Amino acid sequence: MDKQKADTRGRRRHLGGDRVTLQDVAREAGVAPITVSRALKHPERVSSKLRERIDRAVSLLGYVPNLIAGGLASAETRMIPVVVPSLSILTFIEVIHGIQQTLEQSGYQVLLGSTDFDIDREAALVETVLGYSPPGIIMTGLRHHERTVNRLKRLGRPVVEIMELGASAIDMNVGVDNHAVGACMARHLLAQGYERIAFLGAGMHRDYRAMQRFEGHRRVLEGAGAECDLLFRRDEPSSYDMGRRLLLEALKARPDLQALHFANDNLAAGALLEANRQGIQVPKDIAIGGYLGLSLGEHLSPRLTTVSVPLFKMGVEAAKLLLAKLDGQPLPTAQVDIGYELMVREST
Amino acid sequence: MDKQKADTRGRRRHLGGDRVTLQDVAREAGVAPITVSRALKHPERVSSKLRERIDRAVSLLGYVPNLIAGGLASAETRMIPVVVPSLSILTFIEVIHGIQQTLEQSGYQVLLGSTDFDIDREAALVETVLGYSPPGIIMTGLRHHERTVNRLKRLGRPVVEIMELGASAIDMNVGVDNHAVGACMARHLLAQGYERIAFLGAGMHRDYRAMQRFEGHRRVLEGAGAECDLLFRRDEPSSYDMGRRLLLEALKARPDLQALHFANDNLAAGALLEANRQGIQVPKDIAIGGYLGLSLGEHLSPRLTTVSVPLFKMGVEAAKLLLAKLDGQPLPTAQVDIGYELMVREST
DNA sequence: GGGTTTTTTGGTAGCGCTACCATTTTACAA
DNA sequence: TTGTAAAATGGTAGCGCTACCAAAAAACCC
Repeated sequence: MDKQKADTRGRRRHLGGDRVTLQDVAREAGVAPITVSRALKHPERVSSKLRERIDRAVSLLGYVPNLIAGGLASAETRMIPVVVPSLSILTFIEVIHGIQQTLEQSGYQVLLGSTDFDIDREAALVETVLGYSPPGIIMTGLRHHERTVNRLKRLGRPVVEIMELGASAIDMNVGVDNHAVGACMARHLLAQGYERIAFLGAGMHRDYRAMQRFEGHRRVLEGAGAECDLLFRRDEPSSYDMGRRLLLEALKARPDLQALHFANDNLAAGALLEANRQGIQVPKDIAIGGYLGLSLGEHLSPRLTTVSVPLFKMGVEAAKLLLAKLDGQPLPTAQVDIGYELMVREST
Repeated sequence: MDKQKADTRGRRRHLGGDRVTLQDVAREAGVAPITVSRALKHPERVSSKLRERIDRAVSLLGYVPNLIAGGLASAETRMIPVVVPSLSILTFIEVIHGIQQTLEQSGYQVLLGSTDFDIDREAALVETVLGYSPPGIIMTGLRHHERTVNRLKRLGRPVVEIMELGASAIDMNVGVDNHAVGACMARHLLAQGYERIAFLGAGMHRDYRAMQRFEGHRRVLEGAGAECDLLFRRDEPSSYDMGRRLLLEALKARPDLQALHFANDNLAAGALLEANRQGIQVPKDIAIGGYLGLSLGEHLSPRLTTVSVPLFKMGVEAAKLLLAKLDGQPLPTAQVDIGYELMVREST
């Protein structure tokens, strides 16, 4: 009776009930557990004879490492938290895709977290995911709760901040100069001869990066002596429908507008489609410019002029930077400007 | 010297160097470590006096639980792996969004994995993520490697398979009847009076669910005595551009076609936009139907007829089912048909 | 050959937490 | 009061793995 108890205690209550452990493999191969551990993590440090014997035992028993146990012992797992504001915005999805693909190739997993643009939720989320002892972390943006910044600075592990560029990065930084992007489109619109230009956005008090683009836009217009209109919805997120409504509102409020600079391609596409529907000629009646470089833009009529940002690549670069640092490689730079490209098409 | 060694051993090499542990909190609060653990995980099992004292110690020291250690001890973490074929397909993104939002509300994290539609990679991925002792797992589809199926069946933890519906589910199942969806659109097209109808898809040998929709489509057409064309690209993924090319090819190969049933809205939208561009009248010259219910469809001219599937809701339901089972709640059903809705708009 | 270095293997001792059971304290009925 | 049940707290013993050092074996040198 007592024996039975002792048997069921510990083991058996655990995953799968009869999970094979490193211990079992060691017994099967006739070596010490630590040698099995080494054979799996640093095969080059084990003689080929033993390595073979161990490999055979592993596949014979169907051993699968318990990464949690390994993570506790080594104080490091192979999960990289990726903290983004939202999963409903295509922008972040693209970046996550790039990150995920790159990390998975190197045997890391993405632990996904979203903050809904809330700095307090971000703080809580970071605390939580750091509880998993990740070897590094990828964050969105440069503005965080002070507590979060301190926590990450003291972490002593690679931190990559993506999407925007700035001097205040915690560790590494991959992004785009939003200010320059906004200025770029504004300059283009001016160069095309448009004078009465409005900037249209949505949810901009949450996504301050759109506001940065507006700032870039504003400076250019003011520098050129043009007046600068801003029309945006505070709380509602960007969508095709929002673009549609913003177009209609803008035209109603200021029928003399010549060009609309949208905060992103979703809005711009929605506006363009509505213009098609209403028989509004683009760019003759009104020009439309966007930001992102969504593939949809190329398929609209007229094709959408936009400032394209390589979001996927941004994710890849962020992940690569992280991996390089984990590898102990000397980093050429801790900051990568992923760049942007003005795609002049037909809508302006 | 020896003392110093003993000090730096163990501790200090770990995360943050001077991480506060449950031990420290216990000392500060003057209770046993186990009591602190209880106060945090099951507050109701601790007297309010101690609970308060412990809470104070926690925030005084800034204690953050090491979830890896907890996970090892309890053989269960709070990460739910979500395994999808691809992150570049909007369909899965929507579902992931629903899952993530629901799980995060209950304090679970999403561990993201993608298989690129490869059953072997899926198998390897599942092994890996199970190494993190997750309390459950969400998988895409019902077709897996035999090894994977066995592994998940023996897991003894909730498994939810999403996207499609079937009798062979490992545990729980939330999805849509692809066969019925395909049949639904086919019936609609026939009812509208179209007789020469083609089904157009891309990457269908990978995403066999599109093939299931085609099967549903085919049965209906054959039942009605209509002939059934299928045009698809094996390897390339769906995109607006692919839709465009499929439209052009179809019209070239069979100029007498009256209606095109696309495997998804991305293709359908690409085709519709190209039709706009070419001056092809939809639905007069050719009718176009899609599948998914992307919001873009509503903004096209003509508005896209589609079979809409509540993808976000599918994610939410899958997560809820999982959470309910983890909660030990008796489940009304292990299978949820999330349903679909034919949105008859202008393109047919 | 002995001595040195280098490589390979193993023993020990945790990582920080929670399951399990035992013990103590409190609540409550008789 | 006394006894019993219920609630609250603590001690012990791991979870399965890896870091650290020590020991053993192999390779190398003169």
